[in-house]
Amino acid sequence: MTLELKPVQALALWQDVVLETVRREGPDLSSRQFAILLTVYLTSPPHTVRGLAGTLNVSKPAITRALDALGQLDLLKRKRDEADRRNVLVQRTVKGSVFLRDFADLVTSVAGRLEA
Amino acid sequence: MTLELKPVQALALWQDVVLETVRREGPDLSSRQFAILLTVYLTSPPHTVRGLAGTLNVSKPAITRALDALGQLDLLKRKRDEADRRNVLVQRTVKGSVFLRDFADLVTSVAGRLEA
DNA sequence: CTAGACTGATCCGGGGCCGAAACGGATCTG
DNA sequence: CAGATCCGTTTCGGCCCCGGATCAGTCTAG
Repeated sequence: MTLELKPVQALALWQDVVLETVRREGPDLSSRQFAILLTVYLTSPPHTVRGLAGTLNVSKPAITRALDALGQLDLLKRKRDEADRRNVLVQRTVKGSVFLRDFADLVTSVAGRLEA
Repeated sequence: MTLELKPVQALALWQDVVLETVRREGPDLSSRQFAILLTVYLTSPPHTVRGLAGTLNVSKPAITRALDALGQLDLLKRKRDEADRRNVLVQRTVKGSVFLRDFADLVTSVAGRLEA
């Protein structure tokens, strides 16, 4: 079974969610930052700067800066790879888990109110 | 009938869509710009700067700048209100319609591939 | 006709993000 | 060992966005 979602529903869903996140005076993540956050939490480790840069098709400095911002917000954290100390492993945090769970609840809530 | 969407599905959906839009080297709209675009296309006119500022809970200069950017991309256009020349009416464009239709197709496509 | 209210745009100082290039540290290789 | 290679970070100049204050244009009430 796959999820049935018509184009008009997709736009309405997106509008309600984006509008709500804009209205809330929260962290205000950029698309790249949000993409990194979701990738780290939804795909299996390890996550490195180079790997994320490749996955997002973006330069390495962009990833470094995004990790700075997300780390500042305590949504993500860095950890040296002790096996190969050149690498940096990007890891989850409690606050990040809560943030994404809240976001998921927002989406499901909006979807539930959507006319089919 | 309402749309059933579990939290884990919501996050997976969002990740695939955001990741795809980040990968594509497209216009790269901010959340506010995207919220404005969706609001103008999905809710009934007229749309004014002040009205959008209130809807998004954002300052007027932010709306003006976003309209500059979206107008530059030809996704939206401004038009003086001839009845009350103080107002600026924000209107749709062909390119904007195509852009949102493509985006909606992307979302529905991703949703269709989602495991239920 | 004029004083005031109201519109959207502009000015301003400040801050964030951009990618190419250069950097220092860690690791591999000959 | 020394040189090459790989990693993430930093530097650099440039661009965009931020909101409070202010502006010019428009409308309206008295």
